[in-house]
Amino acid sequence: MNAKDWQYFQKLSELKNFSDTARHFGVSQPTITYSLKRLEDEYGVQLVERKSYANSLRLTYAGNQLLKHVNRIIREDYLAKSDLKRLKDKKIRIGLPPIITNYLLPNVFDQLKENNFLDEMEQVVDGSKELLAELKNGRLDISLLGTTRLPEDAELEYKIIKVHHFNLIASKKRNFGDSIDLSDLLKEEFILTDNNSVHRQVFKRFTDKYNVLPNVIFETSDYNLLLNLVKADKGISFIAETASSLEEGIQEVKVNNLELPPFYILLVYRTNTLKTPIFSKIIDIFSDGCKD
Amino acid sequence: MNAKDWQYFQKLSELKNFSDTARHFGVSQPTITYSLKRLEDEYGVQLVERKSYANSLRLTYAGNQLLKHVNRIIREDYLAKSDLKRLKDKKIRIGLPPIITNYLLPNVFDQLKENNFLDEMEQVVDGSKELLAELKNGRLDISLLGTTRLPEDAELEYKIIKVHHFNLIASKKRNFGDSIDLSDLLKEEFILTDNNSVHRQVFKRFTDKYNVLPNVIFETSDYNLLLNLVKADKGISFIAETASSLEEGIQEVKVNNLELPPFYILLVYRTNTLKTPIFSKIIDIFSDGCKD
DNA sequence: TATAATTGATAAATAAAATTTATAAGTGAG
DNA sequence: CTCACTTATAAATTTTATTTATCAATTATA
Repeated sequence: MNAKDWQYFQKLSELKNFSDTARHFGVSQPTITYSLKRLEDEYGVQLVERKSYANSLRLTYAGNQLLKHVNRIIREDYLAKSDLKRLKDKKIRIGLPPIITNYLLPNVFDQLKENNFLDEMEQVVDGSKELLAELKNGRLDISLLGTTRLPEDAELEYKIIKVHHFNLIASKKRNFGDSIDLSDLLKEEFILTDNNSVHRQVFKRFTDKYNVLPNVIFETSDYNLLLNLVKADKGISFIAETASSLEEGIQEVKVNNLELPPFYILLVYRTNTLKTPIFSKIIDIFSDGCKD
Repeated sequence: MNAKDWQYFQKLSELKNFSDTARHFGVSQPTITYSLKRLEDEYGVQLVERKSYANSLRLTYAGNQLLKHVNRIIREDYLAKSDLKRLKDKKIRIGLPPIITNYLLPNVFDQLKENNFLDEMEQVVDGSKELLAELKNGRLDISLLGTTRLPEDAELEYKIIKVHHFNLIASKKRNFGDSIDLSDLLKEEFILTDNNSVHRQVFKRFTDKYNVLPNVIFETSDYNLLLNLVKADKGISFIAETASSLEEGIQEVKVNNLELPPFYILLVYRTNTLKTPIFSKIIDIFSDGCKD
């Protein structure tokens, strides 16, 4: 049996039409008919209901069951191809969320350079959520990630690089004393990251939990702009210490009785990804270089 | 490319010998050589290192990476075949751990009979651990399961049928008063299930937690024997209420300040298993029939 | 309602791919 | 050095996949 038969079957299930499927692959229509027949022989069961000659083709239960497995098989083969392609090119595609990267990269830069890894790493800069999706789809080999929840996914492994905390931050120009109450905090004007970021989601969970409604006057996806606005005392903000710890002109605002989740900085990769020496070395460099 | 090439490659990786691999599949030796060449073409990368002509064949990094994906592909195809086979035979292979089955089956027997499901269910009686392994390997469609921890596995889904508790049990002939202290309990002689059972594992965790060493005088895998021995006051035991609640002549022994985990009775099945009407109906029968 | 257009199935022919046979050439043990 | 064993290759053969041509069933539409 040919591996193509699975591809044909998957497309046929989608298009529900033999001729269109044939056209899609640039083959003749009987090819699809015979291919399906091969599959039905191979699995010993009818996969498609031919009620009427034209129109409205339907998968049998067995066909639907097979489709689920076929989807996985095709996905796995696709992952194999993209993994091998990058292995061949000696490229490691690494996902880099901006805030975390700015924080970590100075610590590991020399090490990466010494090992000649700088050319071998193909960088993809995006948000943590997007990077995680790219990683699962096989378009990344490994990714840095900032998250409050450790991945629970049998397909993924991770290494905790650092555990940070979320902070409320304000300009150094301000004076809040040792700490303030939540009610005082709510009198302030907030400048926040936009809705997609982890920071914002944690902020939302925290406002929900304490049932408060802060005054958000500005949102941005550019966290440097955010920090500069806070420095200039245009408002206060909420962000992981990852972003703010290296900055001058910013202070942490301590709020009484405020509980926030930890912010994990991880390296994430697929379980199935082969740990070549280069791959392992990169993981080592990040985890060693970022120890306290 | 032929699906067989993956099989050949998997076996070649295992046997590390072209001729033996050929013999294993009953084909000629060049078949394996050409098959490998096809794979190397398909994926555009060398998979096997031919250091010397005879002996000691080694996979390249790319070969190792491919092998991981190939293992999944072959497993998935195997799952497809066994799923479809049972769909065709209209058989649902269901795993039944004895204790749970004895407890539940009377409640659902009539319903199963009315729907003519009794013949369609192929029963596999074994311990919860073994059944879970069989389920993952595709040799079962669905299984009843007794466990203290809910499965965390993306490949599996489950439905909680009932939540039971673990009890210390003794013969009705004995009189313990309202409740007793742990120290008094330890003076007793224990008759327990053998090491493989959930009950025994929970018992072990509980003795570890409270750092005590009970006097176990007899072990058995036959829980009816165990209950009969307890009835006859040959010793006391530890088991989920599932086993003992229907029995006469047995009492629960309440121990002060003793915390035990819940005992979940689940129906577990693979995420990829198609939920045919029969399949869904069986799940419904079990969950409806076992409501309090 | 007749007719044209479209659909999927089938047979036979053809093309493509997998496999075998036969053989060569490299390697290691004795 | 020779023998036994390995993998690679070329050519022949077998098997499998695909195409072409065509038919019968079904829809669309005029």
